[in-house]
Amino acid sequence: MHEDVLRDVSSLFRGASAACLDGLLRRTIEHRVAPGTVLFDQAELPNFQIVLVAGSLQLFGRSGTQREVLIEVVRAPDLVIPAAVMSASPYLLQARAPEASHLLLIEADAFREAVAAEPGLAQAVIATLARQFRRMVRQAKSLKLQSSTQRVGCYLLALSERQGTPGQAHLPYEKHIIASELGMTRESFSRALASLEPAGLRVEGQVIAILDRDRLAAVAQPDPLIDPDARDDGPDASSPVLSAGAAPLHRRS
Amino acid sequence: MHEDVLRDVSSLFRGASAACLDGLLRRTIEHRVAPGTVLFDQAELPNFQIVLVAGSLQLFGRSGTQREVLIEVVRAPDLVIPAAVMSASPYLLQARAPEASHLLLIEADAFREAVAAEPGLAQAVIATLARQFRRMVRQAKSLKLQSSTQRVGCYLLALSERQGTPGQAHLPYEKHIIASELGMTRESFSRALASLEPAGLRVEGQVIAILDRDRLAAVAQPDPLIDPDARDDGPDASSPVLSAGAAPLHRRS
DNA sequence: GCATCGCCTTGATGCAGGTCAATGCCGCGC
DNA sequence: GCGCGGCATTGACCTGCATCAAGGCGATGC
Repeated sequence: MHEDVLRDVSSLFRGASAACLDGLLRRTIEHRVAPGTVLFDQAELPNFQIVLVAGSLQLFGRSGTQREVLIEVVRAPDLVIPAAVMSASPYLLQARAPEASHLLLIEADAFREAVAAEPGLAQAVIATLARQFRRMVRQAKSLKLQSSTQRVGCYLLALSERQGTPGQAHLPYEKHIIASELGMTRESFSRALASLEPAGLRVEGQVIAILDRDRLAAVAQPDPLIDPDARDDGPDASSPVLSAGAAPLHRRS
Repeated sequence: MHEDVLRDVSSLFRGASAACLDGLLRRTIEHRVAPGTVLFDQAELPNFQIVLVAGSLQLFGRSGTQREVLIEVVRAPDLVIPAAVMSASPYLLQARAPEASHLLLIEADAFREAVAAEPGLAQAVIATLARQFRRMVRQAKSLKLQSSTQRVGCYLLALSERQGTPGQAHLPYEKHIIASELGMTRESFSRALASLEPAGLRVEGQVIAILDRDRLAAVAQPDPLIDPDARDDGPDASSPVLSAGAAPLHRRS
């Protein structure tokens, strides 16, 4: 696996020395999972630091045997909840792969030791934790400050931007999952979409056409301090913490 | 300030070397603030890593000029949003001191450099970031999975536990602030309290008497993976990440 | 004492969004 | 073709919570 996988995750580990990474890789299991695979459940203690190399993971929160809501989505390349691994605390979420994904499993103890031993790796973990924390803060603000319809509108705006298609947004999952991510029911999500049609929206299955971006923005009132920002969203955003004294591991040829 | 202040925050920095800390302290401003002081506003870039030595800070999220909601409370000793400082990104929240508080202001650049240079300090930052991240995850789960009344009940249960008074909970702030922290209006909070009286609750101003803890728990359905856990809540919780190869900085003379 | 101001509570009302149920659509297997 | 199962939509209904408005209570000042 070595060369190509390392390149894929180099943005995560660019602060770590090659020697350290080699040592870590020896205690690493490469893993490919099919759609629907559950990586771990709520309340379990982390056995591995999972590194998402390709694909994505959905993180669900569950209440009793009742409902189950999407709290967060992890997109490659990223670390999967380093907060649980580093604090050796039970997972608060369940992780499921919505698509075929490619993972590295690093023994939790080995990972913690490597982070303690290798300052560059610690920097990378800090950057990841900080980014993920800020995403959660944005979500909390969104849930407390925006209406359902606003959240839907902002979600679509952000989605189309992330997908590089200003005129449309392709919903990445079933609508009921997106609804739970946005803190509402599928029915409310459906109605919110319908209510946004006057604002220049057309629903065509999983594809939402955005006919008038400005009008949608006027209704949804996106806020740069709430709704996703490129800076916080991708691990490849240029982040000062990574450049501080860290030599790049790989050139992206 | 040196000796006593360092003792107060030793749990945060116990991984850092004395030499490093001394260097950092030279670029540190000690600061005492009166109730109501705003430490920083949303959208500002962090100039300092603020260390909360004594007291507490409320972190508010604001939407336009409209509403303002409490997202998080930081209690001493703790770092104030290291996620913003480490990623050198704009604050997503405003910080206000509800009580007289005691702070250290460490220049942001100096702090980032110290974290990069000092593995023990990096470990401490990781532990703090991980704890704060998990708190936000709990909050998101709470907002999406629990009803208003449940959140109020669980809040009171956790509060009384944290205060060491199983029979009562003393509300730390004005009720409208707690309401916004729980994601509801003051009126709804008031009514939620009233609706819990049949479950053995008595409201006496800022003090809420819990006459029947079991009955309250039956109604509020607290979940250990949602509602505050001692482990994630205090920075003094024994956390593996801190003990990994870290020499204690100060003897507690 | 009284007036005032914050904060809280209570009530009346309305709406957003949840719940329940029926229907539609689509893909899949037979 | 048909039936079936999963998902989405739509409608009817209801409820939880927000909103608006009034009043109470306590602290403070004069």
